[in-house]
Amino acid sequence: MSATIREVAAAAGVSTATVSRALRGLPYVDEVTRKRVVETAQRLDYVASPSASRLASGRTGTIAVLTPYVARWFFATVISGVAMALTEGPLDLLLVEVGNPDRPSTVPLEQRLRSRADGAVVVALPDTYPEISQLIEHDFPLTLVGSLSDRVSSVAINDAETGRLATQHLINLGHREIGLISGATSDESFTAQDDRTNGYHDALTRSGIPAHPALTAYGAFTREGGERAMVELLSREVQPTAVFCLSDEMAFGAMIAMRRHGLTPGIDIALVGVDGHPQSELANLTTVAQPVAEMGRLAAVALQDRLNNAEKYEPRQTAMSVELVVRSSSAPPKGN
Amino acid sequence: MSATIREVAAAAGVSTATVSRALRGLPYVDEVTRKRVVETAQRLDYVASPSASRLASGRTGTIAVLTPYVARWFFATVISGVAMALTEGPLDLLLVEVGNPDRPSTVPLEQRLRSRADGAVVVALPDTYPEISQLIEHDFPLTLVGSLSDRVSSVAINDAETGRLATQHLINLGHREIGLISGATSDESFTAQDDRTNGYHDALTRSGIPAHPALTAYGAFTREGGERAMVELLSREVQPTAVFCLSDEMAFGAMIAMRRHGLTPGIDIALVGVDGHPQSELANLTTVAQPVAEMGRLAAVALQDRLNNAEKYEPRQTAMSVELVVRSSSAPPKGN
DNA sequence: AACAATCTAGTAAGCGTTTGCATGAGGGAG
DNA sequence: CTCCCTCATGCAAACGCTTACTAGATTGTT
Repeated sequence: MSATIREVAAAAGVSTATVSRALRGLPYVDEVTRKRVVETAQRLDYVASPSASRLASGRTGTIAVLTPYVARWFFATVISGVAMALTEGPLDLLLVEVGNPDRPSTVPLEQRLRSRADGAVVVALPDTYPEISQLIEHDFPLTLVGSLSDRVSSVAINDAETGRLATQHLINLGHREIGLISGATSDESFTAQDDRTNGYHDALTRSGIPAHPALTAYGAFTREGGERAMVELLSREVQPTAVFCLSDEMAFGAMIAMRRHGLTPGIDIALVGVDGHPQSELANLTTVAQPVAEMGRLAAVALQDRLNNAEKYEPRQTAMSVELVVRSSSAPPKGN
Repeated sequence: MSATIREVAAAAGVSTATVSRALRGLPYVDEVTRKRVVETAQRLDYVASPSASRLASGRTGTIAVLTPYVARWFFATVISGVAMALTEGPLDLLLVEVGNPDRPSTVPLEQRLRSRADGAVVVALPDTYPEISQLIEHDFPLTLVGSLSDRVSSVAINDAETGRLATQHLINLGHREIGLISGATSDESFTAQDDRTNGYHDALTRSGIPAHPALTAYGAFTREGGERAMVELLSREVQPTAVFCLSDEMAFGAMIAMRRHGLTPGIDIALVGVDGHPQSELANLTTVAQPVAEMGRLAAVALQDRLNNAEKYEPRQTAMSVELVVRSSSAPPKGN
């Protein structure tokens, strides 16, 4: 099919070594020679075989994105951010599903990555997640997005602050019975959950509002989960006048549940979510928005940085700032 | 780092050739020997180097997903379907953005793929799209999802039928002034658009309803596009009592525009979308749902099929059936 | 003018597999 | 007992690059 480096070398009247150097822009190649080589390569439609150069150089020219899901908004958006950062370079993007409870993988992650990628961007998994932790110990270049780490570079929002912000907003509106809709009871594979919850409690405490356990309900971090959790909440003795949902998608589910019960968000119960999901506008959902795509992009940039600097590299935490977007799903409690 | 095949061979007391055969399950290896080799490999934590085997075998063990966008729901969902099909095998998934008007790529697609992937699943691009067409001509194994083709295998819904179905639904409700919200005026890189539009016209014709050009508005195939188009529509002389939006996301945009004008979907103007977007439930949007993830999965399976059968392979078109999901965004016109 | 430093380019040894070919060992058929 | 065929394995040549290392040619220094 494609021409080989030897043919280019022959056609250009140089050695393969020179072709290799010329085409990769390495020094010690006369500009005249380089030009001739480049032209010859172009004429022969030559492109270096990735497999061959990978084998010879030991570098794969690939970065992996490790993510539990690919279709959910947050994850898909991070991935697109990473893709954005890579379009400018020559790096390939390998997509790997990791940590999806519904689809456990048989092959150890490290094997799936070894000699397949030079590094990886990890989405929403903490550095304590077993397979991730293992990679870090083996010094596999990693960057996290969605959770912070002091072992590798990471970019995320301040989740505790986010929880505080959302809750404080509800408190400011005059709410006292503020519920919480969270993911699984305690999911170690997604720390944002605990942090946001802490922020919630923190805000309550600061305002001297006792946290009522009956105001917290757990579901999955999905629309369905939020729906179930809200149904649960509505069946309890104590009723919240406002609910903080740990993600917009869960808030959407909560909205569906409310509607089924004849309740209106912002009138019967105030709702706040987290994410800045594109649909939050149509749903009139108040949300704490985070710059998701940008976070993915930054993580990819940080990873490339790490790959280029090799030695003198320091893990860096990047905290993105969030923005409370107020919409009609959050309003003062009925009485007021 | 990892052990090499030579070390395994030495440790197991066989040649590298035997190790290679044994580990890949090839015939002509004694079961006893195979077992010994497998155990040795496991003990040494050996995994064949992808670069090396790719170079030697000429196969990359990778399939690419060619998509204009990665974060938009439809695309992300197709990708996850492909990923689903691949988790069972040893294939890698290479993500490549192609045909995104906002991010033109400098490197010719063929070069980006050559010796990088054994085949590709193309999302929502027709076989007439220049770069895709070129790949087909070069016999690069391809499978399309979202548009049909007789040159390569493809899986898609019947878009004309979809347009007809949606429009007929509105007609059945008693509407006569049925508007259309479409993407760009004529986007050759997304045939579904034209087909759905044809279905729309077809349904009108069959019912003897004259198609009024002033009832059609163009935007992008996005929420913002739908919003703009609806604003446009509302500013026209002739007003529709119902509007068929070529995608759910555009319908969401239309809803936002309507709300801003104090109009309610299903009451002032009926709305129907296409996709079965997860948010359509919350938005109460009537939609023609398509099994997107499944389509991605099938396309991946078809591609693997093609890769395994090499020779005797016939392009196959798979038409998925759609389902009209009626919600409150579509109701009879006011008068009735 | 002699010598060191810097460029430029070539030689060839890998990189770690896969695979065509050769070889030898069994085993059933004649 | 041969002869052939099948099975099991080894040998060694690719696969198409990258990259020490080497060496000659320039250029600069003193």
